[in-house]
Amino acid sequence: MRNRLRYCAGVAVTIRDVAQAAGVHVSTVSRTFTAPQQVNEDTRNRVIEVARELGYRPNRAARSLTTGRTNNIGLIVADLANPFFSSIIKAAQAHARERDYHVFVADTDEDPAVEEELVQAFTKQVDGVILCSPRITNRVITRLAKDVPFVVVNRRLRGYATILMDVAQGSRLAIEHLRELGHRKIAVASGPSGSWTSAEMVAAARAVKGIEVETVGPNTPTEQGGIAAAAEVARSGVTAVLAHNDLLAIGLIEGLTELGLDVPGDMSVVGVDDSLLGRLNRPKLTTVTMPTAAAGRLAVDLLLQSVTAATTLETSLVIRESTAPPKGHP
Amino acid sequence: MRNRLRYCAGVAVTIRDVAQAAGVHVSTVSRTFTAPQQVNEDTRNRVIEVARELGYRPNRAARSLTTGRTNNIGLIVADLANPFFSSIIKAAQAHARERDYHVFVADTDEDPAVEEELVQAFTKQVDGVILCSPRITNRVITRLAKDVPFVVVNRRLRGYATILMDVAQGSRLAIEHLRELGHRKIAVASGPSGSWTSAEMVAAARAVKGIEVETVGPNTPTEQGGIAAAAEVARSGVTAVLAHNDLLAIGLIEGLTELGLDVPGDMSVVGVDDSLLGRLNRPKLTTVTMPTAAAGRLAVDLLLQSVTAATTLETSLVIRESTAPPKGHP
DNA sequence: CTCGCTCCTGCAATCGCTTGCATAAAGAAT
DNA sequence: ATTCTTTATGCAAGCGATTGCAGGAGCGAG
Repeated sequence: MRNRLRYCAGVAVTIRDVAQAAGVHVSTVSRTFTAPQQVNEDTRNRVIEVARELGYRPNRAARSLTTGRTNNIGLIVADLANPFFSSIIKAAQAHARERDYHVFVADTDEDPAVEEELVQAFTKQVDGVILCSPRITNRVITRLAKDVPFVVVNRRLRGYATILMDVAQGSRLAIEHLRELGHRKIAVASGPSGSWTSAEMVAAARAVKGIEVETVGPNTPTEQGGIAAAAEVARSGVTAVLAHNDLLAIGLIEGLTELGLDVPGDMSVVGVDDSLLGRLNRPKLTTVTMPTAAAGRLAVDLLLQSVTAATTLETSLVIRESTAPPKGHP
Repeated sequence: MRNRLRYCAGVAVTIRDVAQAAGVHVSTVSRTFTAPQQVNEDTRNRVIEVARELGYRPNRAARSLTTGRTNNIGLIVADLANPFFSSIIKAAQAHARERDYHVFVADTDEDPAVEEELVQAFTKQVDGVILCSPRITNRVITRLAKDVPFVVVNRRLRGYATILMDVAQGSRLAIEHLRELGHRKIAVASGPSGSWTSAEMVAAARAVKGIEVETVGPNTPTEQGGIAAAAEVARSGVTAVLAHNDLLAIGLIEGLTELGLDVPGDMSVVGVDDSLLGRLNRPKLTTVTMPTAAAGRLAVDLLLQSVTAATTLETSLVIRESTAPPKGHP
């Protein structure tokens, strides 16, 4: 074992250095890593050993220049701090890493203009983009899709790879649950305008017989948004409200409480996401679960296999403490 | 061949296409974007116009190959879903984007081995790495720092760019607050082993006169970790506990409640982070604020200017509902 | 009219790696 | 012994951009 150990600080170890040290041509080193079966076992082992000693790491920029692939995936969400998105991100990231891909995450701050800009910035830097609950229009997505492959989560878009969470199903369960409790008039507090999820929720709620549905919104899907919407919900004469997500639901509860209303005594509240927040909140939130981890993993798979498929994932209802029979109900 | 490797319907527009269409040499196009003052105004305008029409976007891989810079920053955190980290990430990302840098976020799942591996994976793909509340040892960081510039958040490391949050100061305020309420024996529920923040907290607590300090831990800094630690805290005969972060504090409250203890009646709980979670929790969490957004921005600045500086950011105490005088106290 | 200077622009090498093709060596088949 | 395979390696052409250097145009001064 010769002492060839030298982690030269700052000086990059290139494929050439390895080739020289191992006494082979650069192409052999290259193939050792990209097509190992083409290289003689002894040679391969020697190259690997030398590379390890020298601390060689392939330069991905150079690699992508020739292969045209970057081994990076872009992931765009409206708000990194929203547990709904962070759960998708975590799953996507772990899944991508197993496939030797990295994930660029970007946060649009709920701004469609920023969203479009970010997609453009990602083009050529990533092999594909996962767009979660987009705020931009389908028209814009279609245009952008010319430049980079897409997977869209929670937006219906014909002819593209999409992953939908069957929020209609979960919403239906939620509304039926409320109906069984005795509620007859409820509100749907929707999310940002253009949200497919919100539209689905409203449609699903309207489809349930024996229930009158008001809509309140659009709202910013944050705690603040919920607080702001509380007054309108209180005013609307409903006894229960289905919120676009857990954050909004929690804000609603906060706002309603400040208005002197008790949840669930005076008003039942149902969220969507099943996030940690909902579990921690008091009262614990009744909520529609969203298969975020599955969606994250699936999005990566669809992107890497470049399959154009429309997948729908199941949702369900978790009944906790924020729903109860309306006042004066037996 | 070249076109087979492209996914996009549209053919990639290169600097060469722009040069040809504008009737100039590629180098002129290049300079138009990287050194505009060197190019005649008319030529420059024409090139810019043609580039816009053709939809030209410089290939970052090619650019980094020659410049040696990637315009990417790596950001490593233990848990993306932890609001403490997501706040840092959001700030860093927004700040970096203004400087035409992108941020690669990676989640180590609290695993030091993954952390080290991720740093190595980032090397050569990014111009620098921001390491938040590392779980790896200083020795490992020092070794890795040979390969890529670092900024470390919440870890003291001589000779490197570090950003510390003065959690000792905040902890002191918290303990003094508890002492004034009448508590005499408290616990510090620490975070993961190797956490600088936890060490600071314990030291600061011990330094406060008139208070006896127990330590409980190490704990996983999550809600689950808090639930798990509740029994030991209850057993230890203290009347108050300072938790490593809000998540842990919330878990503790949950666990203590299940054990039949009232917070803050039987046990006061103080968190660290001032996250949304703490504000939403009932009782609302008394907590030490952490300057996460400032840290995120500063980390980017330090990295891009490659300054080796040790900065300490202030913290403070927010008193809410999870702390009260101990039982039987006047 | 020539020299020297400043501005622009073109030329060509280069970054680190991949990959089609050529070539060499070693058996296997004839 | 000759030819044909098979396997392993070397050679060299790029990928798309940047950048030091060289040279032409234009212009004022000598």
